[in-house]
Amino acid sequence: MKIATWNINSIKARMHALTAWLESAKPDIVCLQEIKTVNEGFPHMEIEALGYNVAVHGQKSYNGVAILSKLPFDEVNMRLPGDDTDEQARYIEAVVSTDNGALRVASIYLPNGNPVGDHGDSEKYQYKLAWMRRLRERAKTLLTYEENLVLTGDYNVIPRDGDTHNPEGWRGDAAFRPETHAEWNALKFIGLYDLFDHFDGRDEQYTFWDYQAGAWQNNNGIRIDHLLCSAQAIDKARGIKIDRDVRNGVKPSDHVPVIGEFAF
DNA sequence: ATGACGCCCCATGGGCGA
Repeated sequence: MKIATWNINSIKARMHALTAWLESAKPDIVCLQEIKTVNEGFPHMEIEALGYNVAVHGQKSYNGVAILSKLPFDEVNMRLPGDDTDEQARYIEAVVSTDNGALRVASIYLPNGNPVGDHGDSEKYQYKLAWMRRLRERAKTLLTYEENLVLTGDYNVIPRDGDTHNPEGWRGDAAFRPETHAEWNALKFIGLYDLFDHFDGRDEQYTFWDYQAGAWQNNNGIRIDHLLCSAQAIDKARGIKIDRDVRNGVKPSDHVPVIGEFAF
């Protein structure tokens, strides 16, 4: 089974690229981020016509996440627990049944967090850190279920120097600050396995290139789209692929798909 | 130091992204 994550930067602007990619890559489950539409604006019919069930947590103009699945959903949960005042659509979770038991997948659009403010005390950066703590609490709960669990999406976290073309240029950024790395490590320490580290781990394997200043042509990228797995899921994992060529397409997203292969 | 690019919207420029 192929489980993919892709920040598509608007579902409406990216339908041509999405449908072409679904037909060529043939993923079984796709976690989308930044769909940038309310649920009513999501192209349900076109996606369902390609053989996918659709679960959407939309929002007007910004954010928005969705899960596409060839298998029917047994359960869908939206919103990350821990802050009832949080209106941003950044989390959706779904359960499907496989021959190897329940599989739970979450599509995550972790807050960017910039600008961080003079001492990392901006509202946006504190929201990011709080959101990461909430994600860790949710993940702790989910791990007690002992299921095949894949938490994937745009984490807006650059794990290491080798995950950016220009480490010094990113040092103070919300994706690269020590507090962010501490939360990232804390999330993994509860018992989640990074699929990229498990099978690849090389430097310069980017998943995002800015639209500006020839970032793609200069390979000035960062790796911020990740798949984190429970022990049960990593045991059945078979590989990971960053679908880099998608960035060469017509009107591409600034992110490319990342695909995990599993023996579910 | 800034802007560059692309997306959104009760638009025609400002907010946001990373």
